[in-house]
Amino acid sequence: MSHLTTIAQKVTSSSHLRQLHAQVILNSLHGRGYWAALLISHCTRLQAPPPYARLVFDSAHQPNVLLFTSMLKFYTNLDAHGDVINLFDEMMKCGVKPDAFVYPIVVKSAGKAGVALHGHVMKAGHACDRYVRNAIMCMYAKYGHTEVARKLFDEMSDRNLEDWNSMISGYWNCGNEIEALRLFDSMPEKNVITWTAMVSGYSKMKNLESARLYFNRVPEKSVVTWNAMLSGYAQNGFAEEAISLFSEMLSAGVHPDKTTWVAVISSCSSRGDPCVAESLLKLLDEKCIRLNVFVQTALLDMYAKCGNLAVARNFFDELGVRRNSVTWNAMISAYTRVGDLTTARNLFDRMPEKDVVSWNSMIAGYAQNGQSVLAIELFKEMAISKDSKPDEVTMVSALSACGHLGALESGKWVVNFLTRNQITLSISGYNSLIFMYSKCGSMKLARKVFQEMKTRDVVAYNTMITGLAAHGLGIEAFELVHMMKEEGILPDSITHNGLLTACSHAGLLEEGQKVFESIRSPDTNHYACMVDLLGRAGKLDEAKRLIEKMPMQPHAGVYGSLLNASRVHRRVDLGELAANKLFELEPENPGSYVLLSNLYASTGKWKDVERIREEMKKRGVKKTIGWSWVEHNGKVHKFRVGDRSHEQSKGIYGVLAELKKRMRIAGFVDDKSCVLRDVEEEEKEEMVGTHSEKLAIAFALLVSETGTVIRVLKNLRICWDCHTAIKMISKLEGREIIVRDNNRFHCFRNGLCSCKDYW
DNA sequence: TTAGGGTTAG
Repeated sequence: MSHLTTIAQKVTSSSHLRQLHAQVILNSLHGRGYWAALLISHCTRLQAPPPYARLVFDSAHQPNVLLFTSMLKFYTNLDAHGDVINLFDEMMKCGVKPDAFVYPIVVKSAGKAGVALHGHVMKAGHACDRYVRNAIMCMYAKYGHTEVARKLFDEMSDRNLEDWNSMISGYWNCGNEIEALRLFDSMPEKNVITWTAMVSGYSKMKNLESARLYFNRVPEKSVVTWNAMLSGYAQNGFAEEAISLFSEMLSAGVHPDKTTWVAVISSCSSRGDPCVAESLLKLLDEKCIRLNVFVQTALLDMYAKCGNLAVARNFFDELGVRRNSVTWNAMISAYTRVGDLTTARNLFDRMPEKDVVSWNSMIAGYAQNGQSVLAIELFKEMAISKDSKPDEVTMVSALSACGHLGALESGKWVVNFLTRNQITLSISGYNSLIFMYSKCGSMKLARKVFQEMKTRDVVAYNTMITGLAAHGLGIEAFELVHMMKEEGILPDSITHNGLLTACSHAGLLEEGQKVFESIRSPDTNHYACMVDLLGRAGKLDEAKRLIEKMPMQPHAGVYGSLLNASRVHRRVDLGELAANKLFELEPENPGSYVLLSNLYASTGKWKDVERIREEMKKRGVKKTIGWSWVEHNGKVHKFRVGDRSHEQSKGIYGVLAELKKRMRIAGFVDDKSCVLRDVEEEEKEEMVGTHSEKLAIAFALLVSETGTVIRVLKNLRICWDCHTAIKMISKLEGREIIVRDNNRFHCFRNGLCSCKDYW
């Protein structure tokens, strides 16, 4: 008994429960099951902690059907469906026969597995009970067996309003609008529940207009009707409509309940403004209303999205054992949103039951924070795991990661996976396919996907146009803009950005200027593109004048373009001007120092190169050691400065030495040139050079066969010497080489490069 | 004890 007392003290907090506890002790002494059952229903009402209710349950020496039923209800009330099923098993083992009260509870909790219970119910002779019958029918309807449900429905001789309503919801569940509507129209009588089912049905189909029409027609709306409409707006991204409907609801004198709060809070999250929710919270606090897990999770999410991670974490910690998978997922996403992948992963690994959203949140977290390799690795782990099956959302992240890496073979693996598993794609799924292919240098496949799409949105066009631009296919990009206008889709700022990039990459100066003039109010990115275009065309003074005319403060990208152009055209004066602005805007960014230093190097100003080096040291700016990636046979190989960890290291350095030799013979490299020099250990932290990409290129040359296309991936700002080296190889060995330099593709063939303007 | 509304990922 002292053991019992200790646990009870731990789990009880209210005085009600302490009173209950006294009764438990009393009654357990006598083993009276009836009293225990009554106490458990008190626990249900008071939302007592599960261990406490279980304690009461265990205190009865001879559990009967009544006791089991009350305990089952307790678990149902907490949505603890696993516990319901376990208790049912326990019940069977004890030899206690379930009755017509037990089956509806268990069937509901069993989910899909409830199908197995149907036979059980028949055998027990409860199939005709109206509650059991309805539960079985709901179960079939809910899990996609609408035909079976309908058969049961038709066989009923005394079907009642509840059965009609269940059948309608069943049709909405599988998106069968026609049958739902037919049933609705043929009903002998309707109640508010029938109407509400129609409102939520249309909301589920994302048809908010029809939902609203039905909502307006509901004769006597209940709070649930209002909630159905509110949630419809909230879940489909109509936050403003939700908030305004909420005020209508208050004016109509309807009392909001917890579901209402949830819809309102989640609308606040998407608006990024906790204001409305906070005033609600104050109200709830004054009335001492206890929040449930839904409200608390919605609040957690809201604070995370409005930038208050500490408050969000507080909600998470306070929820304790009441956390469900949604709570965990919301917290994981909160961390990935701010880039704290370690904490996110920690939670992900710790969470008791991961669902598809948990995996998707973590994979998307990696993909969106530049950890593409980890994203793909986790996706592959998910593909073989048993607890969740990847869906379209998973695919979007995985494809995006492959695209960012430029890993075509991995991308094709993902595509293969999605066809094998028959995952259907929506427009955004197709868009990510286009993104992946175009980022991986295969415009042919990107085009194919684009042409296969039945409906295209502005994102599809923009992805395609940006891809074409990166490949220097300017004319085709213009053709697409023409096509989208014909389809009635208006170009937006991203479209214009893509077009300007296309002009810049294809050297279409006049066309670019026309595009720029056609933009009603150009943004900073448009200016950056234009500076780039002018700069590449050698019109550096014009570029400078354009910057001076800008109506807004130029961002780093604008000066970056100018600096880059100055380096290409060896204009030290403008390069210094741009670099000085960049040192102000981004003092920590080593890139500007490196670019300026390269400019000095290219004009033979070695003293200035040295000066910049000293300056970096003085200001504590360190060149971040970058990684370069090359994909070969579906595996991504990583390289960094001075790297000798790769298994083919010997061969790689052999290729490098060979390149150096050939270039020297051809007169491309003198002893001062640092570019193809092997990197010494102590030089790793130094600024000059792009050594990791050289290793990557050497590896690619090593593994590719003569005549094949090789791809060197990710974040390459290939330097002049590398460029020359690849040109040379493409001529000497007759290879076609495609290199992705940041977001641009360079195709080397027979000693020439596709983007002549650049060099 | 049955039917309608709830939080998370792109």
